Amino acid sequence: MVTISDIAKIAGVAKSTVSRYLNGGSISETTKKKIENVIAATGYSPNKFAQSLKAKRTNIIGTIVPRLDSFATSQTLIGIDDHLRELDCQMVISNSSQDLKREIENIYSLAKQKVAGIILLATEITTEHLEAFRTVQLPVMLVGQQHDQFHSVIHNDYDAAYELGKYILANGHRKIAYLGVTEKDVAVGIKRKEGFRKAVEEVPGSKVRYFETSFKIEHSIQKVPEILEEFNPTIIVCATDNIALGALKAAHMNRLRVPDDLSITGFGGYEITEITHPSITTAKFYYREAGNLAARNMVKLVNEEEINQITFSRYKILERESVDKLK
Amino acid sequence: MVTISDIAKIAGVAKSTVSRYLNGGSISETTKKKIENVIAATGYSPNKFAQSLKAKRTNIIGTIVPRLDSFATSQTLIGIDDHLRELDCQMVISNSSQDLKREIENIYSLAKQKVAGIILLATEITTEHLEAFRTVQLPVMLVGQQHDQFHSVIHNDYDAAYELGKYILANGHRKIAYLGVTEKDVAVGIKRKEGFRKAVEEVPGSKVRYFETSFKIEHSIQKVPEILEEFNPTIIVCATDNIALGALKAAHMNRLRVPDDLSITGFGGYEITEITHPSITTAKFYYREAGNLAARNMVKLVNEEEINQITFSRYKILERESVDKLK
DNA sequence: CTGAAAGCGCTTACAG
DNA sequence: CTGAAAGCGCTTACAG
Repeated sequence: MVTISDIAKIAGVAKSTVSRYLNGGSISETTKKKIENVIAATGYSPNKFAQSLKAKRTNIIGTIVPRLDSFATSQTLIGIDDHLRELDCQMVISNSSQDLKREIENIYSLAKQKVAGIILLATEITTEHLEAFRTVQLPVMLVGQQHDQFHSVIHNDYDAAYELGKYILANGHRKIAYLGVTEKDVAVGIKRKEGFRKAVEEVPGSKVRYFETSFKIEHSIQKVPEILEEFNPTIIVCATDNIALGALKAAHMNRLRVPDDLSITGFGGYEITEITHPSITTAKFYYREAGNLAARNMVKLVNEEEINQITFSRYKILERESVDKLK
Repeated sequence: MVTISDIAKIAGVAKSTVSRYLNGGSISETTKKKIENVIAATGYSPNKFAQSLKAKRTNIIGTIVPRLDSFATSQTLIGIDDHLRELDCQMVISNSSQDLKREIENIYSLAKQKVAGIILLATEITTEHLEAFRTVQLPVMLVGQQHDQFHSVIHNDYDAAYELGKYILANGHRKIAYLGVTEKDVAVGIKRKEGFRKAVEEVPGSKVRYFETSFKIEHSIQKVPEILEEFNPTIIVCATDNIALGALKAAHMNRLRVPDDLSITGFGGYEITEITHPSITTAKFYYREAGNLAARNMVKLVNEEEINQITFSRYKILERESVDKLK
């Protein structure tokens, strides 16, 4: 392995001069050329460990994800990774497997690895999170959830839900089931529901009932038949695409035609929702873009530049086949 | 930050003694206790950079993936990560975005990061791969593809395809389209086709035609109508679940009932194939287990233990709803 | 079993 | 603009 000493020796300069060259210090044109040539010839690249040990900083950004096997996670990671790669930063992924305790551990563990900052694909911010972030003293960027004490990139859940609500109302639906999730998840459990609620409140005479399930497809498959029996709506507005996928499956299993007998909508814009039969009308979020924004903001944070506390990522209502036009 | 010197001072011993304690050298019971207490009290954890700089080794395993947004990748990563975490090894993920050039770069870039070994979720092994691995001189573990020069964990593509072939034949299908992929991908493009071919060769009087598409769902959606027109089979055996998903979509778009008018099978066992209507009969691979095995073997390789060159991961034929029983 | 010393490959004041 | 020196936090022979 060729080291900075080798380069210095071959180029006939001091190590410190080579280091200055590497880190953009002031250098005469001639020595610059000499060093450049030697580095090119030897294929030298600095030892990251020595750099980090001495300089006490790294260009590693830690990303904590609640789970690895989700469309949203994958896309967001791609967005983060692509941007970081351009800046020669490295991304380290830490998976919590939907375990909040493990998520907290991951914060401390990334701090031990001396990452420059932490991007958290957030679900729920507990007091343990607050404490962990306070003690590690690292720049933090939330994705998907907002919080007073942190910077974040969020999907515009409220507006998306409002617009989706207006869309189904405009299509004549008046007996509506909303199938949501726990309010512990503010973005998915509260914001989407509230945006939707606003839309229905603007249209008198609509009958709406709110139900709750988990994020798991199988739970949605179980829950939907109960809703049908209890309430028999013309449409089920699902808080995520996975829940909508479960609803679609349940409809098929009950020999209901979608959308003729039952309409269904989702949130997310997962690739698969276009492939199902029928394709699912949904509020698409641009996860990859959100990841990009998060990476961009994180780097600014690390460099102590100013950024807005909240950055909104785009959304778009995808009008597809799963909503019946009642008028 | 508390360092090894601090621990040594507080415990009243030399740094080297603390280091020996940390690395399992011989230590008297009394000094061991002293050091233990001080470490517990201070919450000391060794600086990884200093360790790696000095010891010239790390416990980081690099994993190169062809893409982040695939069921197979996610599951395999989870399997690798879970096992590595138990051993206090760290996983670094390097995404190639289905770009072979970037995959090669990732090999060199992981080597620069001084990873202890590289796990490659392989698609195609080119001469550039061979060269890269030769120059970085690191233990290598392939997942999903086999190669003379490397250790690997592979899915039993051949046997799975053979068994799936026998299954559809047993159900009476005799006019069969096989929709495969490029032979550059040995596991998916060749092994699956050959296993299937063996099954049909054992049953005289079956008419089989072989077609080719890409890994992309949309290409499959385009391709399937052509196959239907040209050949009109009773079943399309697809080389991956994504291709099968496209075939299912194409069937729906052409108002064909599955499986009554057309049967479809896949490979992979992606979660979504159970949710579609009808659910898809497929050869399930245990990606997570494969990842586990790969991690286990990788660690052995790093520790210079003996391992088999090829480790087979399990498979299972999932008999579901997409294959018509013709007899 | 234990300690003093050297050194891994860098960066960073400091002096010139 | 350039160089000599100190030191980051560890590990590893070596000597006792």
